[in-house]
Amino acid sequence: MSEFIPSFDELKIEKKWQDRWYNNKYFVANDYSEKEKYYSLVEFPYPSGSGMHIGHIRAYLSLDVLSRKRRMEGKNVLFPIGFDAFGLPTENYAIKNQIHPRIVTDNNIKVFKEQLKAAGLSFDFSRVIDTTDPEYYRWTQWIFLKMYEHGLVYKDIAYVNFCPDCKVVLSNEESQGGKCDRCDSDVIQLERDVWFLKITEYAEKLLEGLDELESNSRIRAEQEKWIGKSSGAYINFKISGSEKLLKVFTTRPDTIYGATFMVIAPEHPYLDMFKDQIQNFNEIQDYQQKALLKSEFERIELAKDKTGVEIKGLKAINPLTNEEIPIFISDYVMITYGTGAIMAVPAHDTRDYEFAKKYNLKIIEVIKGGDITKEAFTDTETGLLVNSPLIDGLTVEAAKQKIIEFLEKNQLGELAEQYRMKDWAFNRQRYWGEPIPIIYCDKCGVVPVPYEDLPVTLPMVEKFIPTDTGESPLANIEEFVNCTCPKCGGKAKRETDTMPQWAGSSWYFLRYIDPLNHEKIASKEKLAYWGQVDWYNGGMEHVTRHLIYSRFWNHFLYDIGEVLYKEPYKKRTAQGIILGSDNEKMSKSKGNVVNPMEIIDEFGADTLRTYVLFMSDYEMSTPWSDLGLKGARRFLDKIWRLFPNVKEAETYTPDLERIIHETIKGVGEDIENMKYNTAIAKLMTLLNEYNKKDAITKADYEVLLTLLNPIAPHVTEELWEMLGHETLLVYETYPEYDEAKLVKDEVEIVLSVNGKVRDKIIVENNFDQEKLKSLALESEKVQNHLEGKKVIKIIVVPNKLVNIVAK
RNA sequence: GCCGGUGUGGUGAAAUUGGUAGACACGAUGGACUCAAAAUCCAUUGCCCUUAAAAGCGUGUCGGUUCGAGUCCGACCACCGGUACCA
Repeated sequence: MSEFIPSFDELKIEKKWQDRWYNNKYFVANDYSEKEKYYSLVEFPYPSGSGMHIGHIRAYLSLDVLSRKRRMEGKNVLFPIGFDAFGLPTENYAIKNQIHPRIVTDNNIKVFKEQLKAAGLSFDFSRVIDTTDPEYYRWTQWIFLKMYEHGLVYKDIAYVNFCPDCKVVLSNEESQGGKCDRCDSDVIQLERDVWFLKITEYAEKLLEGLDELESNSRIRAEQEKWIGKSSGAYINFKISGSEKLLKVFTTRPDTIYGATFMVIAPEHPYLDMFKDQIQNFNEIQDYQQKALLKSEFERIELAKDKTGVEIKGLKAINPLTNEEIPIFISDYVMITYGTGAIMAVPAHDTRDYEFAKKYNLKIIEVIKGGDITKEAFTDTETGLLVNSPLIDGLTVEAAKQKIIEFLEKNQLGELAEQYRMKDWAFNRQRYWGEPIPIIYCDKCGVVPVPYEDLPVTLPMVEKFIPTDTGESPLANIEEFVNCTCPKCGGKAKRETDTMPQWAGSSWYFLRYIDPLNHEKIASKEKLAYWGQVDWYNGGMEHVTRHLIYSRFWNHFLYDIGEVLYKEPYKKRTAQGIILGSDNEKMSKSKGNVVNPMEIIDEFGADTLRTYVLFMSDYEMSTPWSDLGLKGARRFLDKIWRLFPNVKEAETYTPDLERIIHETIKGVGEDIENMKYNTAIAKLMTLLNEYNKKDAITKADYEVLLTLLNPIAPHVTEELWEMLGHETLLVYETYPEYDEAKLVKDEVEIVLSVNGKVRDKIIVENNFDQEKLKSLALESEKVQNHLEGKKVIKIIVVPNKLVNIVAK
């Protein structure tokens, strides 16, 4: 980076104002203030050892600017911060370096707090929470027990995603694509004892609640997809020579006349149930074995090549055609979705089509419109039903309804809904997490820890190394494991698994409202005062996991009367990623990582803030540029150097006044719409206007400083003081614009011929339209382009343009 | 495959309801200041032709609607993100 001569001493200035803000608690929110409340929330960081990342800066800046603007607008702003400090990296670091995770975490939090302050972020540091603090996780455990009490927690033996490297059970969301979220190794399926939270019970509420959450289409679409609702029907197929019914779920009951075979998942219980009837049971078992060995990843990778085995000796009966049809097992049907069995309609489903082609099965067209000799016809909009006596000639939509009616009347099936979302696997075999507050007693069985015994604290011990058995390290700690049963007083053992990382972050936004409460999550009075989070900003990567989990917990707490709103957040936004200057994602291995603290040391926090906000649209990903950063500094330098030009002399001009009011309006609107880049551009334009003059008034300069203050708070505060103010800019009144001052006396009118600009003229505002037409025709440049042509019509857009249509 | 987004100068990017494409910034070039450099200030800067003026061409591609399209419609291409035998 090339050297430059600073026009102001950023380190001195920034330190001075940070000390003043934080020591005098300028950003502390007041409970029950007379002022109107505003709650802005950013996702709290995981305090990693490497400190703050440039991404944190971008994520927090948006609502820092907004919160600072809100304070100037007279709002009582709650803009809190905390630390989501449980998690594997800390545990791994602690194991590697033989330091207790408590010490590691405390150190990291200390560093983070200093860095957040060095960036001038206006957080309320009096409400800092730490998810690893027993006073915090007591309530995480409390919510877990409440869920247990309300039947939303259950233990089951289940196939779970297991990471063999981390030795940890993962949720579906943590193992997307068959890879471990953390270490990227292939996830395998293991049978394990698992604690589940019944999030599926809230599927519909979480889906409906999306209507109340203001967000962009992407944020909404990802949540909808993740919940994954689909409507259709359960249909019961008879099994030949048996009383048993084979139940399937389908979204296309209209295609039932085309169901020419059935497919069940390799794990389907009927295989065992009917093993005496199945003639090729050995072959089936072989297939089951192979399917089990395949990782989820392989199952997807090999998706193109469908495999399966016909179950000989077992036939199903199509309830509408009464024909006997074969049953196959295949791993393209999942035991975890629907009923683990499908009716296959090869003519109208691509997967069934592939399977039918491979095994030479009957394909019956029941919807006209495609060419089923070539491919499955899956369109539901255009085709009409054929070969389906009951519903011939109907549209797909009408046929669905009629078939479901028929099925229900004849007790062959029913309307049904399915969700892709599964219950939340909630235990991890780790030390550094919230202990699950459950006790196992030989006499009484599973006993929840009584509420008054919370928190169940993590023992401070030397050894916190994973066991070879894949059990939690807590299992080795006898003084933790052994306890007395709260029911019978006999000997008992504690659950040694801990909660997943997502637990603590599922309700933290509530704790900020009342962080020191010993009786409750938060008092009703304070919850009532602060209400919902008005604006929540965070990473796109948390839109499917954290956002849904936290909405789920909040819905639950609402249902049991602990909180006052169903939906925790009114509005959710997400920032774009800052890429390395090579346009690649920042990573240590690529050597393109930008360290925000180095930037602050060299250029100052104001420069970093201004650049990060100016670099591009806030929601887009953008490459970092050192040169762009210098440009931001140059802008602040120019503002600093403008100071000597501030004179008491009158320099008022109506034109400048209009530009000032335009800027006030534009900057304000831009900030509300997260268009920080154009807000700063408008401030630059205003600065350039000021620079054209030999002198500017104090009042005009103050407008610029006030508008810029939320973005570059330190240097503007310093200049404000230099102007002779004794109070801080932080709580100065935000400027307002005067609508009347926006009106121009004169406007530029574009004259075009056939849509092409040929000339420009200046006329007074609201100039007569007819006169404008004749003025346009008089223009020499316009006439040049009208030569040999006939004017057909003239279009006038008031105060904007005249377009002459000529042939 | 499906869902969402993006595609505009040398670069990052702007552009209300369709109404002057390229605001603002970076870089570059020329000049001023300086012994010189940095910093600063001034000027130019979409492409093409040109001494200049004036034309012409320009928002991923092809078509359409319109007096007028970066913006609306249709078909496609490329890239990014998400998701994936979900029946």
